[in-house]
Amino acid sequence: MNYNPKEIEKKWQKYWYQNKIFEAVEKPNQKKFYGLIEFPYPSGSGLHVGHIRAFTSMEVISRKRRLQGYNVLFPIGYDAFGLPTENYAIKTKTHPRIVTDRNIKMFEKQMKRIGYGFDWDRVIDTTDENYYKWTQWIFLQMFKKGLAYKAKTLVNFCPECKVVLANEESQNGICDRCGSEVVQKEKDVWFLKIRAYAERLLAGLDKLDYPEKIKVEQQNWIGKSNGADVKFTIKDNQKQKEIVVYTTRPDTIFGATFLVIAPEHPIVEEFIDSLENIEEVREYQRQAKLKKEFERVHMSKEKSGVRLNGICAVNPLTNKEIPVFIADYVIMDYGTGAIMAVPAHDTRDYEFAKKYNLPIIEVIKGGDIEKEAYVSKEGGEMVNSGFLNGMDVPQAIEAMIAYMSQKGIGTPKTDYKMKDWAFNRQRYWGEPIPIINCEKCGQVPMDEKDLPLKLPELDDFTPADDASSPLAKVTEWVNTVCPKCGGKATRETDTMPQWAGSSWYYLRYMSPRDNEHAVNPEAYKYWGQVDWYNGGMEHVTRHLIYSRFWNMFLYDIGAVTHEEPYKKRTAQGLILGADGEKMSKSRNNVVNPDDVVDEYGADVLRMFILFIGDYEKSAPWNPDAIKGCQRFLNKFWNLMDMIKEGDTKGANIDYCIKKVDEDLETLKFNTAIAQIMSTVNDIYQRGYVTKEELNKLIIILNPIAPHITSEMYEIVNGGAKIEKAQWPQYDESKLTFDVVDIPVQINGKLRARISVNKDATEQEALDNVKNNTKVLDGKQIIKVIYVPGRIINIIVK
RNA sequence: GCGACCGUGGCGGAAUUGGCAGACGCGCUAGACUUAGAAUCUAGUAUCUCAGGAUGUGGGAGUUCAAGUCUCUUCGGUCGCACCA
Repeated sequence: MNYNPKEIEKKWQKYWYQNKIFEAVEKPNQKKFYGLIEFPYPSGSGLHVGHIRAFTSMEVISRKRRLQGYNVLFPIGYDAFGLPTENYAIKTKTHPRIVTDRNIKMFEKQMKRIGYGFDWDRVIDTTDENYYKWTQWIFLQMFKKGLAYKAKTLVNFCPECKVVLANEESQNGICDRCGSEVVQKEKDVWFLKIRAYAERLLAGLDKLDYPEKIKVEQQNWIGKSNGADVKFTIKDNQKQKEIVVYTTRPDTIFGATFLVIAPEHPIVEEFIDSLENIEEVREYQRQAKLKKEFERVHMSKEKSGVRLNGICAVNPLTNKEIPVFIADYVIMDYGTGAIMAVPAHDTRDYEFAKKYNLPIIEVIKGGDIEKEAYVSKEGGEMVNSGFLNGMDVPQAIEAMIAYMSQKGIGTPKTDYKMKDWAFNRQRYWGEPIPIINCEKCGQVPMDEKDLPLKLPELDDFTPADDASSPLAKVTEWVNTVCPKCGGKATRETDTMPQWAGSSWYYLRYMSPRDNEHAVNPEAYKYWGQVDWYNGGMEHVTRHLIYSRFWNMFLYDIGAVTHEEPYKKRTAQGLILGADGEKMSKSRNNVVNPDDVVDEYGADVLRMFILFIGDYEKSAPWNPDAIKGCQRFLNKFWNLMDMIKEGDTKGANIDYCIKKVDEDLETLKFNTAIAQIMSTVNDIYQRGYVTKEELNKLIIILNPIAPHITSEMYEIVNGGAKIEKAQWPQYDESKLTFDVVDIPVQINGKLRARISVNKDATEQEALDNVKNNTKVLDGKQIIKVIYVPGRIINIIVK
């Protein structure tokens, strides 16, 4: 008998998909498991080995759960709106619909060749009008609750893609998509009030089974800080105005020796006439505006600023007059755009004070302010601080907040780095925003009955140079009537960002064809939360937070009953090219899974991608190492020629089951596979395998290599199908052998080995050493350390 | 700069309540089979060695009967955050 992957794999794929073996049907009496992978963007270049790694983990868990008796939902779909398709459409003058459909077909074909156990009847596509109808519906609900609003702001605009980018899409001033430099532009922008959910998004993390690393990233992204708004007075010769600064260190106010405000802070204009150095101030403002955000951000950069001559501020606690500066290390976007500078206890203020020769007053004892700022928030002792003197920092913070609240000069405030979510793009290939602008009524939501608001047909998808959407050119689509007053009105011409469709797709899988609900309540009641969600680290802030936000919103309006969408999240590492670099077309190191399947078969590919290394770390693709998996599967296949009833000594199947069972649950696929290999090696040593042993091995290997094991199970068991089999149990009492080899150490050095019963007493072990080795001859025993079953260490003289 | 993680053969990587370092696989060496190659199989594969041992998990120190594992220190790498007041 020879193992022929080509034939076997085709046979079983046909069997699985034609018989809908993986169809998920709600069965109220059976325990459910909902496994989710991040649905792919159907790009023209097809499936990548990175996808294989990302998908195969949940594929293995899903197949294992099926064998463990769970009713499994393991769906697949396509996140198909987005720029690459649109850019391709512009270039080739092909409608994005056609491009998308073609790519989806290719992805489906490729994924089926791997043998994935997806439910192919639940496939969703975010660009399908029956899908985006509900994306629009959710947006409308948010609009009605006041969570979607339009505001004029400076936005990050990519002149190349002609599109407004979210902050996260333009980090370091570079467009995420095309790498060109981003410019600032004033525009009307739709926002979703994600900040209103900041606290819940933060608090919710406690209950979730996410790796600590992911929680930390989300916490950083939300960026909570506790502090206070404090009122300072700014004055010139004639007038005085109030300015609010934000600080997390109200305890240090007595040490505030100057004020720093952002160059674009509006108060500058209010005092512009009193400034003695207008020229200098204007020049600094101009420079600051020129600097890109990513330049302003670098701490290594030397501090710079300009004093506003002619005005000063008054410290509300000391009543002393202190100078005011504009400096670009204070940003308008955060807090109030103004700070009180306490050089003795803040590194940045310290640097600035040193450079401009400003007074540094110590208010907390404990550091050496001659050398550097003392920034610790723990302990310390307040000095030079009036009524705070003698307190430690936490006490002082509390006392100062109480004092300021009472005097009306300050109020406690919690701030977040996270901004509201800029929720529109000037592109064609996205969900149209279902809002109508009426001359009389303003922004009017579309009637839900009229959803979906379909994309109009178009020949030219090029965005206009003025940064407006291509949809703006379709006047017959744009011009409409107001749903409220029936008067003349126009549609929103912007579309939603790509993150929209992926923010709720896991819900749609539960009832993908329901025309009455985004998610069918009955289906939701059964499938509920996603039990396990695997995907990339690059999505743990944006996508994961956005979708948690949407789910919380849907929870608030009663559409779902769990506040959190995903119980457990894991993330795979990257697959690098054979050269250790990130796979990319330009480096010419991309591995196409189709080629691997052609040469080795799907089972070998699946097994190798899991065996390649630590699942959560990146690993280079080694084109030679894959042969090891091919050899192993051949060897495994040939076990069928070795079936014989006999003693099961020599190969510990129970231990193997336990190890594989546990390792699969913790994503240690590499060691699970190593254990199966090791056990098979033991069986080859012994020369035969019992049918019972083989069946167990076949079943535990099945999630990883389903084709070969389905075939083997059928052959070994007279035509029986493996999906009816049960995941094997292991016998706790058989995990270790009764007699074990343990090392004998003399003074901590390995000197011999003895064979003893695994729970022999110390005396028995010692006698064994005396009788069977010479290591104690002529030695005087001082101490014996004996760990039964592990080691014996004898200290001698 | 701050935080987290990591550093083990020629390579990918195993090994945690501290208890045989190098599982498993690749590669390599020798042999078998073959006209030859491929495939397969068998044996070997950390280093040094006076063959008794000695050394060895980035470097240095420490705790311990015992350290890849714990502590301190130092060097190198990956990721995240980064003038957030």
